[in-house]
Amino acid sequence: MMLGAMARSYPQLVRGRPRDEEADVALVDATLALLAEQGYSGLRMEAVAARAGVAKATLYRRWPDKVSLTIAALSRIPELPAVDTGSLSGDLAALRDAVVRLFKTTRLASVLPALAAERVRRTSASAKIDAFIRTRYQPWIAAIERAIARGELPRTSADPVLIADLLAGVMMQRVFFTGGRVDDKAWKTVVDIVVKGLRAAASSPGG
Amino acid sequence: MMLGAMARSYPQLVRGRPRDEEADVALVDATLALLAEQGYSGLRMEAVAARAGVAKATLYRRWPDKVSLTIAALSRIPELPAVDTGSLSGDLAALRDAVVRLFKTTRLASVLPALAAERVRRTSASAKIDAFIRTRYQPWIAAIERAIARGELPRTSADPVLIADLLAGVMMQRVFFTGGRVDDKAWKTVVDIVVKGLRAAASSPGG
Amino acid sequence: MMLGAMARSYPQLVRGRPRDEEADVALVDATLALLAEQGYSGLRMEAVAARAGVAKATLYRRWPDKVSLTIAALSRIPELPAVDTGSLSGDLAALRDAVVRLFKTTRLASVLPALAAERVRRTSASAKIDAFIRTRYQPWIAAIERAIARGELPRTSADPVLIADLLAGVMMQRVFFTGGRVDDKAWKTVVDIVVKGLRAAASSPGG
Amino acid sequence: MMLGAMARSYPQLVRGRPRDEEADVALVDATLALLAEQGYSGLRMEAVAARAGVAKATLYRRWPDKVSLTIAALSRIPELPAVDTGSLSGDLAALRDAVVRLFKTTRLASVLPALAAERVRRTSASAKIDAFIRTRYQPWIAAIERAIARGELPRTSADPVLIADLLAGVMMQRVFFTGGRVDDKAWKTVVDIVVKGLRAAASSPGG
DNA sequence: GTCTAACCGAGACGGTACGTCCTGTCTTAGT
DNA sequence: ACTAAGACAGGACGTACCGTCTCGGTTAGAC
Repeated sequence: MMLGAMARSYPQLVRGRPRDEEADVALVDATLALLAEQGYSGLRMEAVAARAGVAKATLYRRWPDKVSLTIAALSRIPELPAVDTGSLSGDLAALRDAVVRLFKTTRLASVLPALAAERVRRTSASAKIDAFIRTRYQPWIAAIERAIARGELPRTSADPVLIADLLAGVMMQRVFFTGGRVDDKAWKTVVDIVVKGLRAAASSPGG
Repeated sequence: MMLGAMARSYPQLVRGRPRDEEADVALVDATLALLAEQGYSGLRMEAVAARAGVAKATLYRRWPDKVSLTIAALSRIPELPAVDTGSLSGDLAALRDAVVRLFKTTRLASVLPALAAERVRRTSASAKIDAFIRTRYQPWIAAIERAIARGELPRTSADPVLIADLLAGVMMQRVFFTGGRVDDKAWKTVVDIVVKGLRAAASSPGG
Repeated sequence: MMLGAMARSYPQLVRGRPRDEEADVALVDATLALLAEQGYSGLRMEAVAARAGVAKATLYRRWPDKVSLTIAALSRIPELPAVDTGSLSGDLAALRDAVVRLFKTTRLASVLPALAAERVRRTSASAKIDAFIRTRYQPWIAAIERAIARGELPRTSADPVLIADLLAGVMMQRVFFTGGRVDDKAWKTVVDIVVKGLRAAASSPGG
Repeated sequence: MMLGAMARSYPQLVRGRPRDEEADVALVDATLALLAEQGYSGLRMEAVAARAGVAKATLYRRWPDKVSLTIAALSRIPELPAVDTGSLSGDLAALRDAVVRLFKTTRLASVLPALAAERVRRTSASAKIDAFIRTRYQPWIAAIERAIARGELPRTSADPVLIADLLAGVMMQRVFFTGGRVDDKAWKTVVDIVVKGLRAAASSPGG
């Protein structure tokens, strides 16, 4: 059969015993579980390997440090809903709900600021953190861009990323720093302010 | 001599050798220096004591853990300018400048998210972190309240804390997570959106 | 009392918490026990620390490597009998008995060749091994010197160390390499050959 | 061609790909080189395979442990000269020279005591070590037996093995333990003492 | 000409020990 | 009751080898 012949014509490029893919899964699962239990600063490489039933070397062969491992584990969490609900307020409500639910049902809320701290330190892992955050942040930006395309937000408006930062920022500020709640009422207020502000700014630019 | 007599008239309440107050200063200075150099996760209690030229026990006698020590060190950084520049945009520009300058000239930007991570973990230190952040965040809230008092922002407007979170949040989001710059132009845009949004929301409440 | 005053006038020269002398004893005892059980190549630093009920750092603080630790442990074994039995044959019988008994009742026989192997490698530990062997070998040389002093061996005889090497050598050769027994009869024969050989060589030098 | 025909007439008894005989040579050579460089305790199976350009499994398929491998490597060293020089002193001088030269030009001197240590531990490898030493020790015993046959040593003399142990023993003692030199003068003295001692003991038995 | 069996290099695997580092506590002598 | 100094138990770090295994691929005799 064609596929068989094709597969045979692309032989294994790396030699030697292939890596055990079950180990990957077990390690990532163990990491995620331990992150949820102990938070990032309580994550121990030895504990990860032990819980995964894997030798330490097998762990280090895959991820050289805690940051890489953590990002691999977080990547298993399903992305934020990228679905188009048809309206900006609907999209933003969905995004808020997803974030709030994740942080309410797990202790993963401590992981993101921990990674942010590492990112700021400008270590070798900074780039990986950057890339991860960029990927996961995409749904927020996409929601804004859809709103502009729909005409919900003025076309002459500010940078979509800045608008996303304004909306996501208030949530992060409350969740991570001040501890304020981001309930439905507060979120509606925020969205209202930002949408009306953008429209007003578009019709009378400048201060 | 007067001072001697005064000292003698207020005798030490606790017996034994009094604590060396120079040690406090040396420890806090060492902590701040090491935080700036290595970030929070690179801060070592041993290194702090060594750089301060102080025994480890002396350090632990004053601060029981890394969080307390870090907060004590951060408390040496002058507060954000609480001065009233006379206008909201002036106040906010001053606040932004102070934060951006601090994070540009030192590597202290990694400390706040690190503390946030500890805070979320709900350790015994959470309360201290909460209190510290609340104190340091006050100037932002005060600026909003002054603007409302001045009439720059509508009196029927949203919770001043929420407005402050919106403004500070976009900055934190960019500095800590997405890495976007918070330059003068972006800041002006943000302030413009928020102010106009608040006014519009006040005149036509609801969505 | 004089001694008390004297002690007080020589204050502790090293500062800080003094080393726990019980740990020294526990470590050396554990080492000796493990050497007897597992031999030199089976000796594990972790096992020593664990059996002594001591942290690994405490072990490494005292002895930087396995060789040093082993020598410290062997030094706890009482020296060979240095007593003067009054005759060369008596002295040599006593020395033989002591060595044979030690190697029959323990498995320490593997330790000396292991150290010899390290000695030959000319590592940093070679000097320590040299010094240990020299000390422990002294009774053999002393026995020869006493015999010369007594007139049992000719005064014009060969180097006492060479004679000792001849006698001890045949024992080591059998115990460590060829596996031959060094029983009373063989030992008497050896001593007889060496003594008579020395006397004959003294009376008619050269080949 | 003859050889081909001969090979064909003795077909392989086992099926499958035959072992690569070059690998044997490369492994043994690599082992010997590494033993000379690092000594027995510094010998690493991985290093042997790597230097031989061979997979680890190929090494383990041939020799199950370090002792077997080491013995195989040592077996490549030419045996001690078994030639009959016509006199005992000549034979012994030749034997001494061969041993001293080997240990001066290589660091193989550490290997024999290391094997001795393993032998004493009575592991599964003890028998192999015993056999190797016995084979290699044969020339010493043969030299003594030739001397007895020649009449150089008394026919009623002690066990030839014991005499050989006496002579070889003093050398091993010095080389491995006390570090004394075995130069020409010392060796002549030793041989003189032993020969004269044997003759004297034969003419007047007992102490 | 397959088929089967044992080999081959490469390198991942579970496991164990290494020697170092740091934490938070404790024990000295001395202030 | 404090101080500096530094030892202590405990525990995690990241690395190095061990001996085994699992791949794809090779090389022979047997069928």
